[in-house]
Amino acid sequence: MAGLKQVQRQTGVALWRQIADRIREAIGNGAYDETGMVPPETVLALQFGVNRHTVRSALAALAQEGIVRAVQGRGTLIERKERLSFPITRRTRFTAGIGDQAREMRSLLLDEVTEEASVEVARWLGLKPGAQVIRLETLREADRRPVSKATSWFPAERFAGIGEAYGKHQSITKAFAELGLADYVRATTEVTAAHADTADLADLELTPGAILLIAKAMNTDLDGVPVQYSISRFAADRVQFTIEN
Amino acid sequence: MAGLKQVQRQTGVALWRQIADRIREAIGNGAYDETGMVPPETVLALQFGVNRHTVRSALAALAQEGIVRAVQGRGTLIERKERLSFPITRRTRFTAGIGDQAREMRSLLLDEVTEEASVEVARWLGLKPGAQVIRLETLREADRRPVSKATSWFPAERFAGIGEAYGKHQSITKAFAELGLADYVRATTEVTAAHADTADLADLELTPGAILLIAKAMNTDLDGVPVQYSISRFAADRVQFTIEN
DNA sequence: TGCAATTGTCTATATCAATAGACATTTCGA
DNA sequence: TCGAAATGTCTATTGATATAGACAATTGCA
Repeated sequence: MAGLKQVQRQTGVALWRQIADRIREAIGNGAYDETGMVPPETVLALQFGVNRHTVRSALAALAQEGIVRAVQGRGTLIERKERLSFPITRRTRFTAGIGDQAREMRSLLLDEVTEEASVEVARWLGLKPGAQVIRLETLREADRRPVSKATSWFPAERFAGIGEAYGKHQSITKAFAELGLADYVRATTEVTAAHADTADLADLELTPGAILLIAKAMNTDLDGVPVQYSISRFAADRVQFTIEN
Repeated sequence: MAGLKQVQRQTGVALWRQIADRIREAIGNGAYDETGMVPPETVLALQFGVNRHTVRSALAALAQEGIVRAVQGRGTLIERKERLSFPITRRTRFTAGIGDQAREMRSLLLDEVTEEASVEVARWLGLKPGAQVIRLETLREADRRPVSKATSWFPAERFAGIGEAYGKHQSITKAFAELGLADYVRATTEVTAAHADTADLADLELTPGAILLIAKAMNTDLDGVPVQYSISRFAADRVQFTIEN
Protein backbone atom coordinates (compact mmCIF):
# COMPACT_ATOMS: atom_id res chain seq x y z
CA MET A 1 0.00 0.00 0.00
CA ALA A 2 3.06 2.23 0.22
CA GLY A 3 3.23 2.28 -3.53
CA LEU A 4 2.67 5.02 -6.07
CA LYS A 5 -0.81 6.50 -6.11
CA GLN A 6 -1.72 6.55 -9.73
CA VAL A 7 -4.06 8.81 -11.61
CA GLN A 8 -4.98 8.73 -15.28
CA ARG A 9 -5.10 11.36 -17.96
CA GLN A 10 -7.53 12.06 -20.76
CA THR A 11 -10.37 10.21 -19.15
CA GLY A 12 -12.90 13.00 -18.75
CA VAL A 13 -12.11 13.19 -15.06
CA ALA A 14 -9.68 15.99 -14.26
CA LEU A 15 -6.51 14.97 -12.47
CA TRP A 16 -7.19 17.38 -9.61
CA ARG A 17 -10.55 15.73 -9.03
CA GLN A 18 -9.10 12.20 -9.08
CA ILE A 19 -6.50 13.33 -6.58
CA ALA A 20 -9.10 15.04 -4.39
CA ASP A 21 -11.11 11.82 -4.35
CA ARG A 22 -8.06 9.77 -3.37
CA ILE A 23 -7.06 12.12 -0.59
CA ARG A 24 -10.61 12.34 0.76
CA GLU A 25 -10.78 8.59 0.88
CA ALA A 26 -7.34 8.29 2.49
CA ILE A 27 -8.43 10.71 5.20
CA GLY A 28 -11.58 8.66 5.73
CA ASN A 29 -9.45 5.55 6.11
CA GLY A 30 -7.32 7.23 8.76
CA ALA A 31 -4.19 7.26 6.63
CA TYR A 32 -2.96 10.57 8.05
CA ASP A 33 -4.14 10.14 11.62
CA GLU A 34 -0.63 10.26 13.08
CA THR A 35 0.05 13.83 12.04
CA GLY A 36 -3.48 15.10 11.61
CA MET A 37 -2.19 16.68 8.43
CA VAL A 38 -2.07 15.91 4.76
CA PRO A 39 1.48 15.48 3.38
CA PRO A 40 3.06 18.64 1.93
CA GLU A 41 1.97 19.66 -1.55
CA THR A 42 5.38 18.91 -3.01
CA VAL A 43 5.30 15.40 -1.58
CA LEU A 44 1.80 14.74 -2.87
CA ALA A 45 2.78 16.08 -6.28
CA LEU A 46 5.63 13.61 -6.34
CA GLN A 47 3.46 10.71 -5.13
CA PHE A 48 0.77 11.34 -7.75
CA GLY A 49 3.24 12.26 -10.46
CA VAL A 50 1.70 15.64 -11.19
CA ASN A 51 2.58 19.29 -10.88
CA ARG A 52 2.24 20.97 -7.52
CA HIS A 53 -0.46 23.28 -8.91
CA THR A 54 -2.60 20.29 -9.74
CA VAL A 55 -2.33 19.07 -6.16
CA ARG A 56 -3.25 22.57 -5.01
CA SER A 57 -6.44 22.42 -7.07
CA ALA A 58 -7.34 19.14 -5.38
CA LEU A 59 -6.65 20.51 -1.91
CA ALA A 60 -8.63 23.65 -2.70
CA ALA A 61 -11.62 21.47 -3.55
CA LEU A 62 -11.26 19.57 -0.27
CA ALA A 63 -10.95 22.85 1.63
CA GLN A 64 -14.15 23.99 -0.07
CA GLU A 65 -15.83 20.87 1.29
CA GLY A 66 -14.55 21.70 4.75
CA ILE A 67 -12.47 18.54 4.95
CA VAL A 68 -9.05 20.23 5.17
CA ARG A 69 -7.75 23.68 6.01
CA ALA A 70 -4.45 24.98 4.65
CA VAL A 71 -2.27 27.10 6.95
CA GLN A 72 0.55 28.95 5.30
CA GLY A 73 3.90 27.97 6.72
CA ARG A 74 2.55 24.94 8.58
CA GLY A 75 0.72 22.63 6.25
CA THR A 76 -2.74 21.38 5.38
CA LEU A 77 -4.70 20.30 8.45
CA ILE A 78 -7.44 17.71 8.46
CA GLU A 79 -10.61 19.36 9.73
CA ARG A 80 -13.22 16.67 9.52
CA LYS A 81 -13.09 12.96 9.04
CA GLU A 82 -16.06 10.73 9.34
CA ARG A 83 -17.25 7.45 8.10
CA LEU A 84 -20.34 6.22 9.86
CA SER A 85 -21.05 2.52 10.01
CA PHE A 86 -24.61 1.63 9.17
CA PRO A 87 -25.64 -1.91 10.16
CA ILE A 88 -28.07 -3.81 7.93
CA THR A 89 -29.84 -6.50 9.87
CA ARG A 90 -33.32 -7.87 10.29
CA ARG A 91 -33.83 -5.06 12.79
CA THR A 92 -32.28 -2.24 10.79
CA ARG A 93 -33.34 1.20 11.99
CA PHE A 94 -31.67 4.35 10.84
CA THR A 95 -31.41 6.39 14.01
CA ALA A 96 -30.70 3.50 16.37
CA GLY A 97 -28.24 2.06 13.85
CA ILE A 98 -26.02 5.11 13.79
CA GLY A 99 -26.41 5.20 17.56
CA ASP A 100 -23.45 6.61 19.46
CA GLN A 101 -21.39 7.26 16.34
CA ALA A 102 -22.83 10.76 16.22
CA ARG A 103 -23.86 13.13 18.94
CA GLU A 104 -26.86 14.56 17.16
CA MET A 105 -29.18 12.93 14.67
CA ARG A 106 -31.72 14.81 12.62
CA SER A 107 -34.30 13.79 10.12
CA LEU A 108 -36.07 16.23 7.83
CA LEU A 109 -39.28 15.56 5.96
CA LEU A 110 -38.74 17.21 2.59
CA ASP A 111 -41.95 16.21 0.88
CA GLU A 112 -45.07 14.10 1.21
CA VAL A 113 -47.16 13.00 -1.73
CA THR A 114 -50.02 10.57 -2.21
CA GLU A 115 -49.71 8.94 -5.61
CA GLU A 116 -50.38 5.81 -7.63
CA ALA A 117 -47.89 3.00 -7.19
CA SER A 118 -45.49 2.44 -10.08
CA VAL A 119 -44.88 -1.11 -11.25
CA GLU A 120 -41.72 -1.33 -9.15
CA VAL A 121 -43.27 0.07 -5.99
CA ALA A 122 -46.38 -2.09 -6.37
CA ARG A 123 -44.27 -5.20 -6.75
CA TRP A 124 -42.25 -4.50 -3.60
CA LEU A 125 -45.30 -3.58 -1.52
CA GLY A 126 -47.39 -6.45 -2.83
CA LEU A 127 -50.00 -4.08 -4.29
CA LYS A 128 -51.58 -3.70 -7.69
CA PRO A 129 -49.91 -1.08 -9.93
CA GLY A 130 -51.87 2.12 -9.55
CA ALA A 131 -52.86 1.44 -5.94
CA GLN A 132 -52.67 4.48 -3.69
CA VAL A 133 -49.36 4.89 -1.88
CA ILE A 134 -47.85 7.65 0.24
CA ARG A 135 -44.37 8.77 -0.78
CA LEU A 136 -42.08 10.52 1.70
CA GLU A 137 -38.85 12.28 0.78
CA THR A 138 -36.56 12.53 3.77
CA LEU A 139 -33.09 13.83 4.51
CA ARG A 140 -31.10 12.42 7.42
CA GLU A 141 -28.22 14.17 9.13
CA ALA A 142 -25.59 13.15 11.66
CA ASP A 143 -23.98 16.01 13.56
CA ARG A 144 -25.41 18.50 11.06
CA ARG A 145 -23.79 16.69 8.13
CA PRO A 146 -26.21 15.21 5.57
CA VAL A 147 -25.82 11.46 5.51
CA SER A 148 -28.57 10.15 3.32
CA LYS A 149 -31.61 11.05 1.33
CA ALA A 150 -34.42 8.57 1.12
CA THR A 151 -37.60 8.06 -0.85
CA SER A 152 -40.10 5.82 0.96
CA TRP A 153 -43.43 4.42 -0.11
CA PHE A 154 -46.19 3.16 2.20
CA PRO A 155 -49.60 1.64 1.46
CA ALA A 156 -51.86 4.72 1.66
CA GLU A 157 -54.84 3.03 3.22
CA ARG A 158 -53.05 1.40 6.11
CA PHE A 159 -50.69 4.27 6.91
CA ALA A 160 -52.74 7.39 6.29
CA GLY A 161 -51.16 10.30 8.12
CA ILE A 162 -47.65 8.82 8.25
CA GLY A 163 -46.14 12.01 6.87
CA GLU A 164 -47.47 14.05 9.78
CA ALA A 165 -46.39 11.41 12.28
CA TYR A 166 -42.92 11.28 10.74
CA GLY A 167 -42.59 15.05 10.81
CA LYS A 168 -43.50 15.02 14.47
CA HIS A 169 -41.21 12.21 15.65
CA GLN A 170 -38.51 12.42 12.95
CA SER A 171 -38.46 8.64 13.03
CA ILE A 172 -40.10 5.96 10.93
CA THR A 173 -40.21 3.61 13.87
CA LYS A 174 -42.11 6.09 16.03
CA ALA A 175 -44.37 7.08 13.16
CA PHE A 176 -45.29 3.44 12.64
CA ALA A 177 -45.91 3.07 16.38
CA GLU A 178 -48.29 6.03 16.38
CA LEU A 179 -50.22 4.42 13.54
CA GLY A 180 -50.55 1.16 15.45
CA LEU A 181 -47.60 -0.79 14.03
CA ALA A 182 -45.57 -1.73 17.10
CA ASP A 183 -42.78 -3.59 15.31
CA TYR A 184 -41.42 -4.30 11.86
CA VAL A 185 -38.46 -6.07 10.29
CA ARG A 186 -36.16 -5.56 7.34
CA ALA A 187 -36.98 -8.23 4.78
CA THR A 188 -34.75 -7.39 1.83
CA THR A 189 -32.02 -4.91 1.00
CA GLU A 190 -30.44 -4.36 -2.41
CA VAL A 191 -27.24 -2.36 -2.50
CA THR A 192 -25.83 -0.61 -5.53
CA ALA A 193 -23.61 2.39 -6.16
CA ALA A 194 -23.96 5.19 -8.66
CA HIS A 195 -23.01 8.75 -9.36
CA ALA A 196 -25.14 11.34 -7.62
CA ASP A 197 -27.58 13.39 -9.67
CA THR A 198 -27.89 17.14 -9.30
CA ALA A 199 -30.69 17.15 -6.73
CA ASP A 200 -28.91 14.66 -4.49
CA LEU A 201 -25.60 16.49 -4.86
CA ALA A 202 -27.20 19.65 -3.54
CA ASP A 203 -29.13 18.10 -0.64
CA LEU A 204 -26.22 15.92 0.48
CA GLU A 205 -23.73 18.76 0.06
CA LEU A 206 -21.58 16.73 -2.30
CA THR A 207 -19.47 17.71 -5.27
CA PRO A 208 -20.12 16.33 -8.76
CA GLY A 209 -18.54 12.98 -9.41
CA ALA A 210 -19.42 11.96 -5.88
CA ILE A 211 -20.57 8.43 -5.28
CA LEU A 212 -23.78 7.28 -3.68
CA LEU A 213 -24.34 3.99 -1.91
CA ILE A 214 -27.92 3.11 -2.74
CA ALA A 215 -29.99 0.78 -0.59
CA LYS A 216 -33.35 -0.40 -1.85
CA ALA A 217 -35.07 -1.85 1.17
CA MET A 218 -38.36 -3.51 1.98
CA ASN A 219 -39.73 -3.72 5.51
CA THR A 220 -42.57 -5.96 6.59
CA ASP A 221 -44.69 -6.30 9.69
CA LEU A 222 -44.28 -9.39 11.85
CA ASP A 223 -46.71 -11.28 9.62
CA GLY A 224 -44.52 -10.66 6.59
CA VAL A 225 -46.83 -8.09 5.04
CA PRO A 226 -44.84 -5.29 3.33
CA VAL A 227 -45.22 -1.97 5.13
CA GLN A 228 -42.50 0.14 3.51
CA TYR A 229 -40.36 0.21 0.39
CA SER A 230 -37.56 2.74 0.35
CA ILE A 231 -34.65 3.86 -1.80
CA SER A 232 -32.00 5.45 0.40
CA ARG A 233 -29.05 7.27 -1.12
CA PHE A 234 -26.01 7.61 1.15
CA ALA A 235 -22.92 9.74 0.60
CA ALA A 236 -20.43 6.94 -0.03
CA ASP A 237 -17.49 8.75 1.54
CA ARG A 238 -19.38 9.23 4.80
CA VAL A 239 -20.84 5.80 5.44
CA GLN A 240 -20.31 2.11 5.11
CA PHE A 241 -22.82 -0.68 5.47
CA THR A 242 -22.14 -3.60 7.76
CA ILE A 243 -23.92 -6.89 7.39
CA GLU A 244 -23.67 -9.30 10.29
CA ASN A 245 -24.82 -12.79 9.48
CA MET B 1 -38.33 10.52 -13.91
CA ALA B 2 -39.39 12.23 -17.13
CA GLY B 3 -37.60 15.40 -16.05
CA LEU B 4 -34.49 17.08 -17.31
CA LYS B 5 -31.31 15.14 -16.86
CA GLN B 6 -28.89 17.62 -15.47
CA VAL B 7 -25.15 17.75 -15.65
CA GLN B 8 -22.81 20.26 -14.08
CA ARG B 9 -19.95 22.29 -15.41
CA GLN B 10 -16.56 23.20 -14.01
CA THR B 11 -16.51 20.31 -11.58
CA GLY B 12 -13.43 18.48 -12.76
CA VAL B 13 -15.62 15.87 -14.42
CA ALA B 14 -16.05 16.47 -18.14
CA LEU B 15 -19.60 16.82 -19.35
CA TRP B 16 -19.21 13.98 -21.84
CA ARG B 17 -18.18 11.67 -18.99
CA GLN B 18 -21.09 12.68 -16.77
CA ILE B 19 -23.43 12.05 -19.69
CA ALA B 20 -21.80 8.71 -20.49
CA ASP B 21 -22.26 7.65 -16.87
CA ARG B 22 -25.93 8.64 -16.90
CA ILE B 23 -26.67 6.84 -20.14
CA ARG B 24 -24.81 3.71 -19.01
CA GLU B 25 -26.84 3.66 -15.86
CA ALA B 26 -30.11 4.31 -17.70
CA ILE B 27 -29.35 1.36 -19.97
CA GLY B 28 -28.64 -0.79 -16.92
CA ASN B 29 -31.99 0.24 -15.47
CA GLY B 30 -33.77 -0.79 -18.65
CA ALA B 31 -34.81 2.74 -19.55
CA TYR B 32 -34.51 2.14 -23.29
CA ASP B 33 -35.69 -1.45 -23.41
CA GLU B 34 -38.71 -0.65 -25.59
CA THR B 35 -36.66 0.44 -28.57
CA GLY B 36 -33.36 -1.25 -27.81
CA MET B 37 -31.80 2.02 -28.83
CA VAL B 38 -30.53 5.15 -27.21
CA PRO B 39 -32.47 8.30 -28.15
CA PRO B 40 -31.06 10.28 -31.11
CA GLU B 41 -28.05 12.46 -30.44
CA THR B 42 -30.04 15.63 -31.01
CA VAL B 43 -32.64 14.56 -28.46
CA LEU B 44 -30.01 13.65 -25.87
CA ALA B 45 -28.26 16.96 -26.47
CA LEU B 46 -31.52 18.75 -25.76
CA GLN B 47 -32.25 16.62 -22.67
CA PHE B 48 -28.83 17.22 -21.16
CA GLY B 49 -28.64 20.82 -22.31
CA VAL B 50 -25.36 20.41 -24.18
CA ASN B 51 -24.06 20.48 -27.71
CA ARG B 52 -24.59 17.46 -29.91
CA HIS B 53 -20.81 16.99 -30.17
CA THR B 54 -20.62 16.57 -26.42
CA VAL B 55 -23.22 13.82 -26.56
CA ARG B 56 -21.24 12.20 -29.34
CA SER B 57 -18.16 12.12 -27.10
CA ALA B 58 -20.21 10.35 -24.44
CA LEU B 59 -21.62 7.82 -26.90
CA ALA B 60 -18.15 7.23 -28.34
CA ALA B 61 -16.94 6.31 -24.85
CA LEU B 62 -19.85 3.90 -24.39
CA ALA B 63 -19.16 2.39 -27.82
CA GLN B 64 -15.54 1.92 -26.76
CA GLU B 65 -16.82 -0.01 -23.74
CA GLY B 66 -18.93 -2.16 -26.05
CA ILE B 67 -22.19 -1.04 -24.49
CA VAL B 68 -23.63 0.64 -27.57
CA ARG B 69 -23.01 0.57 -31.31
CA ALA B 70 -23.83 3.50 -33.56
CA VAL B 71 -25.24 2.78 -37.01
CA GLN B 72 -25.31 5.67 -39.42
CA GLY B 73 -28.81 6.44 -40.60
CA ARG B 74 -30.49 4.25 -37.99
CA GLY B 75 -29.41 5.23 -34.54
CA THR B 76 -27.34 4.02 -31.61
CA LEU B 77 -28.12 0.44 -30.65
CA ILE B 78 -27.73 -1.03 -27.19
CA GLU B 79 -25.31 -3.94 -27.42
CA ARG B 80 -24.93 -5.17 -23.89
CA LYS B 81 -26.81 -4.64 -20.67
CA GLU B 82 -26.19 -6.57 -17.55
CA ARG B 83 -26.51 -6.17 -13.86
CA LEU B 84 -25.86 -9.31 -11.86
CA SER B 85 -27.44 -9.74 -8.47
CA PHE B 86 -25.07 -10.98 -5.82
CA PRO B 87 -26.72 -12.27 -2.62
CA ILE B 88 -25.02 -11.69 0.71
CA THR B 89 -26.15 -14.23 3.27
CA ARG B 90 -24.66 -16.43 5.92
CA ARG B 91 -23.96 -18.89 3.13
CA THR B 92 -22.56 -16.44 0.60
CA ARG B 93 -20.53 -18.09 -2.13
CA PHE B 94 -19.44 -16.32 -5.22
CA THR B 95 -20.00 -18.89 -7.92
CA ALA B 96 -23.17 -20.38 -6.51
CA GLY B 97 -24.49 -16.89 -5.76
CA ILE B 98 -24.32 -15.71 -9.33
CA GLY B 99 -25.78 -19.08 -10.26
CA ASP B 100 -27.98 -19.11 -13.35
CA GLN B 101 -27.60 -15.40 -14.01
CA ALA B 102 -24.63 -16.15 -16.22
CA ARG B 103 -23.91 -19.07 -18.48
CA GLU B 104 -20.22 -19.24 -17.80
CA MET B 105 -18.32 -18.40 -14.63
CA ARG B 106 -14.57 -18.12 -14.48
CA SER B 107 -12.15 -17.38 -11.71
CA LEU B 108 -8.53 -16.50 -12.29
CA LEU B 109 -5.78 -16.65 -9.73
CA LEU B 110 -3.67 -13.58 -10.44
CA ASP B 111 -1.18 -13.86 -7.63
CA GLU B 112 -0.30 -15.77 -4.48
CA VAL B 113 1.93 -14.40 -1.76
CA THR B 114 2.84 -15.49 1.74
CA GLU B 115 3.33 -12.42 3.91
CA GLU B 116 3.04 -11.02 7.40
CA ALA B 117 -0.40 -9.95 8.48
CA SER B 118 -1.05 -6.20 8.62
CA VAL B 119 -2.85 -4.81 11.64
CA GLU B 120 -6.15 -4.84 9.78
CA VAL B 121 -5.79 -8.37 8.45
CA ALA B 122 -4.62 -9.68 11.82
CA ARG B 123 -7.60 -8.13 13.56
CA TRP B 124 -10.09 -9.71 11.17
CA LEU B 125 -8.45 -13.12 11.22
CA GLY B 126 -7.94 -13.10 14.99
CA LEU B 127 -4.16 -13.33 14.61
CA LYS B 128 -1.24 -11.36 15.97
CA PRO B 129 0.05 -8.66 13.61
CA GLY B 130 2.99 -10.11 11.74
CA ALA B 131 1.61 -13.65 11.77
CA GLN B 132 2.08 -15.51 8.50
CA VAL B 133 -0.85 -15.26 6.10
CA ILE B 134 -1.41 -16.29 2.51
CA ARG B 135 -2.75 -13.58 0.22
CA LEU B 136 -4.56 -14.47 -3.00
CA GLU B 137 -5.43 -11.99 -5.74
CA THR B 138 -8.30 -13.25 -7.84
CA LEU B 139 -10.35 -12.03 -10.76
CA ARG B 140 -13.86 -13.34 -11.31
CA GLU B 141 -15.72 -13.26 -14.60
CA ALA B 142 -19.29 -13.92 -15.68
CA ASP B 143 -19.74 -14.70 -19.35
CA ARG B 144 -16.22 -13.47 -20.08
CA ARG B 145 -16.94 -10.07 -18.51
CA PRO B 146 -14.86 -9.22 -15.43
CA VAL B 147 -17.17 -8.85 -12.45
CA SER B 148 -14.94 -8.47 -9.45
CA LYS B 149 -11.40 -8.49 -8.23
CA ALA B 150 -10.68 -9.78 -4.78
CA THR B 151 -7.82 -9.83 -2.32
CA SER B 152 -8.15 -12.64 0.23
CA TRP B 153 -6.07 -13.53 3.27
CA PHE B 154 -5.91 -16.91 4.95
CA PRO B 155 -4.00 -18.10 8.03
CA ALA B 156 -0.87 -19.56 6.45
CA GLU B 157 -0.43 -22.47 8.83
CA ARG B 158 -3.93 -23.87 8.55
CA PHE B 159 -4.38 -23.34 4.83
CA ALA B 160 -0.97 -24.00 3.33
CA GLY B 161 -1.36 -24.76 -0.37
CA ILE B 162 -4.66 -22.96 -0.80
CA GLY B 163 -3.33 -21.06 -3.79
CA GLU B 164 -2.67 -24.25 -5.67
CA ALA B 165 -6.02 -25.71 -4.65
CA TYR B 166 -7.78 -22.53 -5.76
CA GLY B 167 -5.99 -22.51 -9.07
CA LYS B 168 -7.08 -26.10 -9.65
CA HIS B 169 -10.74 -25.74 -8.69
CA GLN B 170 -11.26 -22.02 -9.37
CA SER B 171 -13.39 -21.96 -6.26
CA ILE B 172 -12.72 -21.00 -2.65
CA THR B 173 -15.31 -23.49 -1.45
CA LYS B 174 -13.64 -26.38 -3.26
CA ALA B 175 -10.18 -25.24 -2.22
CA PHE B 176 -11.28 -25.21 1.41
CA ALA B 177 -12.79 -28.66 0.99
CA GLU B 178 -9.54 -30.04 -0.39
CA LEU B 179 -7.74 -28.66 2.64
CA GLY B 180 -10.14 -30.32 5.02
CA LEU B 181 -12.60 -27.51 5.68
CA ALA B 182 -15.95 -28.93 4.65
CA ASP B 183 -18.08 -25.91 5.40
CA TYR B 184 -17.79 -22.24 6.33
CA VAL B 185 -20.09 -19.27 6.85
CA ARG B 186 -20.05 -15.57 6.15
CA ALA B 187 -19.72 -13.79 9.48
CA THR B 188 -19.46 -10.12 8.56
CA THR B 189 -19.63 -8.01 5.45
CA GLU B 190 -18.84 -4.30 5.20
CA VAL B 191 -19.93 -2.54 2.06
CA THR B 192 -18.54 0.72 0.77
CA ALA B 193 -18.15 2.39 -2.61
CA ALA B 194 -15.20 4.22 -4.10
CA HIS B 195 -13.57 5.19 -7.35
CA ALA B 196 -11.50 2.49 -8.96
CA ASP B 197 -7.73 2.81 -8.95
CA THR B 198 -5.61 2.21 -12.01
CA ALA B 199 -4.90 -1.46 -11.45
CA ASP B 200 -8.56 -2.30 -10.86
CA LEU B 201 -9.65 -0.21 -13.84
CA ALA B 202 -7.44 -2.27 -16.09
CA ASP B 203 -8.33 -5.70 -14.73
CA LEU B 204 -12.06 -5.00 -14.58
CA GLU B 205 -12.03 -3.33 -18.01
CA LEU B 206 -13.50 -0.14 -16.64
CA THR B 207 -13.00 3.47 -17.60
CA PRO B 208 -11.65 6.04 -15.13
CA GLY B 209 -14.31 7.57 -12.94
CA ALA B 210 -15.95 4.19 -12.68
CA ILE B 211 -17.38 3.15 -9.34
CA LEU B 212 -16.53 0.08 -7.33
CA LEU B 213 -18.77 -1.61 -4.81
CA ILE B 214 -16.39 -2.85 -2.17
CA ALA B 215 -17.21 -5.72 0.16
CA LYS B 216 -14.90 -6.45 3.06
CA ALA B 217 -15.92 -9.88 4.25
CA MET B 218 -14.89 -12.31 6.95
CA ASN B 219 -15.69 -16.00 6.79
CA THR B 220 -15.45 -18.40 9.70
CA ASP B 221 -15.60 -22.13 10.12
CA LEU B 222 -18.57 -23.65 11.92
CA ASP B 223 -16.85 -23.05 15.27
CA GLY B 224 -16.64 -19.33 14.57
CA VAL B 225 -12.90 -19.34 13.92
CA PRO B 226 -11.97 -16.91 11.10
CA VAL B 227 -10.75 -18.72 8.00
CA GLN B 228 -10.73 -15.94 5.41
CA TYR B 229 -10.73 -12.17 5.21
CA SER B 230 -11.30 -10.66 1.79
CA ILE B 231 -11.71 -7.31 0.09
CA SER B 232 -13.74 -7.75 -3.09
CA ARG B 233 -14.08 -4.94 -5.58
CA PHE B 234 -17.08 -5.18 -7.92
CA ALA B 235 -17.80 -3.09 -10.99
CA ALA B 236 -20.76 -1.12 -9.64
CA ASP B 237 -22.55 -0.88 -12.97
CA ARG B 238 -22.51 -4.65 -13.41
CA VAL B 239 -23.66 -5.89 -10.03
CA GLN B 240 -25.89 -5.23 -7.09
CA PHE B 241 -25.82 -6.84 -3.67
CA THR B 242 -28.96 -8.32 -2.19
CA ILE B 243 -29.34 -8.91 1.51
CA GLU B 244 -32.18 -11.15 2.59
CA ASN B 245 -32.89 -11.01 6.28
C1' DT C 1 -37.38 6.97 -56.10
C1' DG C 2 -37.09 10.52 -52.94
C1' DC C 3 -37.24 12.36 -48.49
C1' DA C 4 -36.87 12.51 -43.53
C1' DA C 5 -34.20 11.00 -39.81
C1' DT C 6 -29.97 9.87 -38.14
C1' DT C 7 -24.97 9.37 -37.57
C1' DG C 8 -20.21 10.93 -39.50
C1' DT C 9 -16.79 14.52 -40.49
C1' DC C 10 -14.73 18.95 -40.88
C1' DT C 11 -13.42 23.83 -39.43
C1' DA C 12 -13.22 27.42 -36.05
C1' DT C 13 -13.30 29.48 -31.48
C1' DA C 14 -13.45 30.06 -26.40
C1' DT C 15 -12.73 28.12 -21.90
C1' DC C 16 -10.86 24.69 -18.69
C1' DA C 17 -7.02 21.68 -17.14
C1' DA C 18 -2.19 20.92 -16.48
C1' DT C 19 2.60 22.06 -16.60
C1' DA C 20 6.52 25.08 -15.66
C1' DG C 21 9.06 28.45 -13.23
C1' DA C 22 9.74 32.31 -10.15
C1' DC C 23 9.10 34.51 -6.02
C1' DA C 24 6.33 36.14 -1.84
C1' DT C 25 4.54 35.04 2.72
C1' DT C 26 3.99 32.58 6.97
C1' DT C 27 5.30 29.31 10.58
C1' DC C 28 8.34 26.97 13.55
C1' DG C 29 12.44 25.32 15.46
C1' DA C 30 17.58 25.44 15.85
C1' DT D 1 17.13 35.76 14.75
C1' DC D 2 17.93 33.25 10.93
C1' DG D 3 16.71 29.69 7.80
C1' DA D 4 14.20 25.65 6.39
C1' DA D 5 9.75 24.20 5.26
C1' DA D 6 5.51 25.03 3.96
C1' DT D 7 1.54 27.46 1.55
C1' DG D 8 0.17 31.64 -1.52
C1' DT D 9 0.35 34.22 -5.88
C1' DC D 10 1.64 35.46 -10.44
C1' DT D 11 2.81 34.80 -15.56
C1' DA D 12 3.11 31.95 -19.59
C1' DT D 13 2.29 27.92 -22.52
C1' DT D 14 0.16 23.61 -24.16
C1' DG D 15 -3.44 20.34 -24.74
C1' DA D 16 -8.22 18.79 -23.55
C1' DT D 17 -13.06 20.17 -23.32
C1' DA D 18 -17.19 22.37 -25.18
C1' DT D 19 -19.76 25.12 -28.39
C1' DA D 20 -21.19 26.40 -33.07
C1' DG D 21 -22.27 25.70 -37.75
C1' DA D 22 -22.17 23.37 -42.12
C1' DC D 23 -22.51 19.50 -44.85
C1' DA D 24 -21.73 14.45 -46.13
C1' DA D 25 -23.25 9.61 -45.83
C1' DT D 26 -26.40 6.02 -44.58
C1' DT D 27 -30.82 3.96 -43.44
C1' DG D 28 -35.62 3.08 -43.75
C1' DC D 29 -40.03 4.21 -45.15
C1' DA D 30 -43.77 6.39 -47.86
